[in-house]
Formats: sequence, C-alpha cells, structure tokens
Amino acid sequence: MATREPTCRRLDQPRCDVEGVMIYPMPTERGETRPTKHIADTAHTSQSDPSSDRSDLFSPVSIGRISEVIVDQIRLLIHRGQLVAGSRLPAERNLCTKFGVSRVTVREALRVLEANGLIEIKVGARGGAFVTAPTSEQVGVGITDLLVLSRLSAVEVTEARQLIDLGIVPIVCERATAADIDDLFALCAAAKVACDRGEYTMEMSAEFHVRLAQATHNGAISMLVQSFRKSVLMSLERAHESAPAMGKKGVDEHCALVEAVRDRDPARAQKIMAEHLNRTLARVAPTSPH
Amino acid sequence: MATREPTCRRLDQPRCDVEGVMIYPMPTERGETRPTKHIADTAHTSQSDPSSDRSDLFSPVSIGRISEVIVDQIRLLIHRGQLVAGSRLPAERNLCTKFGVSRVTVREALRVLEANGLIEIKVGARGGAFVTAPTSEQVGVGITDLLVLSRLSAVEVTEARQLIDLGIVPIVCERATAADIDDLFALCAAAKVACDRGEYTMEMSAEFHVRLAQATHNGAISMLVQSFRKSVLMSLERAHESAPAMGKKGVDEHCALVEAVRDRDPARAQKIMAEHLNRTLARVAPTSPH
DNA sequence: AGCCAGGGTTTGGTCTGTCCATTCTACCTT
DNA sequence: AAGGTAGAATGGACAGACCAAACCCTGGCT
Repeated sequence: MATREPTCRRLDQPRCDVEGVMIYPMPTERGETRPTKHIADTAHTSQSDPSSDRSDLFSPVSIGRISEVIVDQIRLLIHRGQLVAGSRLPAERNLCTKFGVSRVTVREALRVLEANGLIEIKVGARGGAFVTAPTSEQVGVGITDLLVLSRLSAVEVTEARQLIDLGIVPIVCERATAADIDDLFALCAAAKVACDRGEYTMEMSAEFHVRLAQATHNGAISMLVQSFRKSVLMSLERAHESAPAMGKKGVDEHCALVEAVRDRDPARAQKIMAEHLNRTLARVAPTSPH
Repeated sequence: MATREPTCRRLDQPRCDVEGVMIYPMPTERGETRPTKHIADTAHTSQSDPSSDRSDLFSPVSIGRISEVIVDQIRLLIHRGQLVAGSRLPAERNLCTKFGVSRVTVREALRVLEANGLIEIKVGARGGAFVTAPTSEQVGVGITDLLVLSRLSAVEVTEARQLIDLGIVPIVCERATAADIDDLFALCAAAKVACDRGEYTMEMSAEFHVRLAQATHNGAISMLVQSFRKSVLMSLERAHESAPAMGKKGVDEHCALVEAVRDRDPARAQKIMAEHLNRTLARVAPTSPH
C-alpha cells in the first residue's frame, strides 16, 4: 500500500508555532491504516458533558469529520481572543502541514468558518483567511432563513418587529443625541422628496427604522433590528407586493415621531409608533390570516 | 492543453431533470478557456441595491466562487419550497454532472449549506444531503457568535432581552391558553423545589422565559427568545458567574407573573416583569459599565 | 525623478483520479 | 426461516496538478 505520505508534509517545517498561535495536528496515525480519526479533542464541542466520558477505555470511534475538528479548533482560538479580528490565518498550504491533513480538508473547514461569518477569504499574493467579526447582516441572513423555512406568516414576523420597534422608542427618547435626531430628520426629508416623485420604497422606510434603532446606542438592539430588516422586507413583499397609498402617510408619521423624540416625549412617540405599526400590521393581516 | 473534460460527465446522463427540481448547469464554456464565471445570478445575494446596477451593459466579470453559485441555487430552491424539509438532494456524483463541475466544488457548496443549517448530510448507502429547516438553536449559535465577537457588553445584551421580554407580556396576557398557564405554574413549582434544595440554575430561569414566549403563540417571537437564550446565559455567566441570593426571589416573581397573566392583568404583569428584569440588569451592570 | 509595463511570486480556486469507511440491500447458506 | 456475507451506493479524504487573481519588484522609458 506504500504508506501514502501527503506531499504537503515533505517540506519538513516546524509544526506548531507559526503565527504565534497553537495549532494541534490531527492525532491520526497517518500512513498506517487510515485516518478514522478517533480524536480526543478538547475544543468547543466537548464541553457540555464533562462526566461519563469513558474516552480512555474503548477509545471512541469516528466522531464526525476531520474538517469539523479543524473548525472547532479555529473557532475556539477566535472565541478565546487568540485570533482577533483582522489577524490573518496561515496560508492553506501551511495549515495542511500544521494539521497534517490534505488541502481539501482544510478548505472545507475554511468554507464553514466563512459561512459562519468568522473569517473572510481573499485571493491574491497577500490574500488568505482573515478573521472578521460577523456582521449583523450575516446573522440576519441566518434569521431570514429561519423565518422563511419555518413557514412563519407575515403577521407573525410583523408582530415581532412591532414588539421591538415599540420597545425601543422610550430608550431612543432618553438617549438620542443631536446627531441622531439630525440624521433622522435628514432621512425624513429625503423620503419626502422621494415620495413626491413616487420613488419612495420600502427599503427607505426600513432604513429609517434601522437608524432609529441605532439611536438607542445599544449595539445588541441595533443588530437585532438590522437582522430583522431583510426578513421584514421579504414578508412585506410576499404579503402585499408593495404599498400604493402608504408612502406619504408613513413618511409623515416618521417625521412626527422624530419630533416627539426631539421633545423627549416618550408617550407621544410611542403612540405615534404604535399607530404606524398597526397600519402595517393591518395591511399584512388579511392576506395571511393568523 | 487537451480541453480537460471532467470525468464526472462521461456518464452522459440527462442534465436538468432528475429528482423533479430544476438545476442549472454552470454557464461556463468549459473546455474552452476557463470558467471565469461571469454569472448573471438572481438568487439571494443581489437584491440589496436595485438602483444603479447596470448589470445589463458591460456584463459583470468574475463575481466570486462557483460553489457560491451552487449554494445560491440550492438555497433558492429551498426558499421557494421546491425542496422541502426532508427531501433528499441528488448524490454528490450526480450533482457534479448536473452542475457540470467537479466533486470538490459540489462538496464545498454542500458544506456551506450544512453550516447554514439548511441541509444535513448522512453517509452510507441511502445517505446524502437532506433538506432540514434550521432550528432556532442553530440561529442562536450565530447570534451568540455575533454577540461574543462584537464585544457587546452584558448590559447591552441584557437590555435587548429586557426589551423583548417586557414587550411580550401584554401579548401573553391576551393569548395565553389554560395549558400555557398550567405549564408555567408547573415550571414555577419545579423551580421552587429546586430552589429549596439549592439546585436552582440560571438555565431553569431561562426555560421559564422561553416557555413564556411560547405563550404568545407567535413563532417568530418564541424563536427570537430561544435564539437569545444561550447568549443571555453566557453574558450572565461572564458578568457574575452565578446568582447566589437571586434564586428565591426570582422564582417568586415568576409565580406572581403567571398569576397576573391568569387574571389577564397586563399592567400588573408588566410591572412585575419590569422589576424582575431590572434586578437582573442591576446585577449585571457594575461589572461592565456602559 | 517619476511613472508605467511586464514578469515573478504568493495564494486561493478548481479539476482529476483514486482509495477508504459506512451503511443498506439482497442474496446465499445453513 | 434465521443469519450471515458480498456487493452496491454514498460520503470522506487524499495526492498532484494547473489556473487565475492580486501583489511586488525591477527595469526601461519619458
């Protein structure tokens, strides 16, 4: 059988110390029978059930994929802050030698990490895999998938959004800075112009709501709203295609809302928002009864 | 150069009609120069900026990876309901011929879809890729990554949670069924017992809140809460390790809350919830000032 | 001196051909 | 009929190769 040794390894590089982070090579006795990967990995997957492991006797067989283990290792490095946003992972061909696996396997692992939004891959001479904090947009895609595939009705999605949008109003009234308010007024003005030209889109409305959420100065909240943006748009489209007469009134309500925020009047602001959202809900409701 | 023709294709199967779904082979003139993939794809990636696109003139060059396009195609099929949960995708070697690409590429695409929770891959004779709706838990992992890596403070996360939990109370008061209320009381009772034994955990508290969200009978809301569960737990742990004296009082508040729901008294319920959450926020606040 | 073209280098993207492990089915033996 | 075994289907992994994109550097030209 000639003990197939991967070419990647022939360079005989040092194994575990490049780029300053520890990387554990796969513990598979390669070139003997086959991987089969009876891995005693400590990363991220095996932290839920520390008791009753018994991994010392009857060594566990074949727990999943090799690429999976690599994913867990790198993800753990990122979570622990040993790889921070911006750092560059070693090149694929280097990772091969470090993990002792083939390039295909490494690439699959990188693909998964990329799909999770943890890294970004660039080609070219100074390219490679760069660690990046996932954006709320990426998570939004996940939420969108979830909502679409769960066959949730537009009513349900809209209601959830209503909950959040209504909840942020008091916070915004409390924390909005002058810059926030200026921005929101600017968006309103732009919307008015677009409206007169008949170019007002749902996207612009959504943008207003996102900006409003940012005025909470709470990253978690604004990410949440941003994540929902696309789902809401999709459900709106699915429900009603578009809003013919909605434009003008919606913009006016936005303006009134910002004025209430400027006057730091949570009650008034919330009342306006509630009406605004109720109209949306009413528009969505008849097409897909709850 | 000998116009390298993939072996996968030598079977000369029909191209686009197996398993009842349309699959478009890559439009790359293979065996001519190179893929280079100037694809005019309409799926899911290209809908954010409808204006100023100009994609009709000067056809766009080289937008990304081939596997990416395959991912989009399959994702679109799933979104459109042409592939529903449980359906089985063709075998990898079949997909090769259908898409006209190599197995490596198909595998990378499947890995991404799997990472997104859209499919599940099984090995063995009747194995393959099966469509599965992503669970809220999977999306929760995404949100957790997002929150961890964005360095959001525990305060921010808690505040976002507060927003949602407070918002659902009126809805629960309106819609909770007798079964919901029974379940919630049962959870309270169990919590009381555990509390007396000193076994009350944050998880149990989280479970109560999740169940409460389910009483809204709105799938989107309960998924949202469920997605947040793990992040909240993590941020709580990070902030305070655990809650020594919190247990008893928290459980009592839960009970009072359910009673208010039973009496259909939103104002009272909301007041209880607000106090409950404020104590949590206060516990979290000192460690990571906003 | 400044700039630009072109070649070299690094790095990811893809292909081909091969082998192995797992799982299920169907047939064959007892 | 029960049980076991061979084979087929299918995903997992590998080696080795070539291409394309992006960057860098150098030399020639203005």
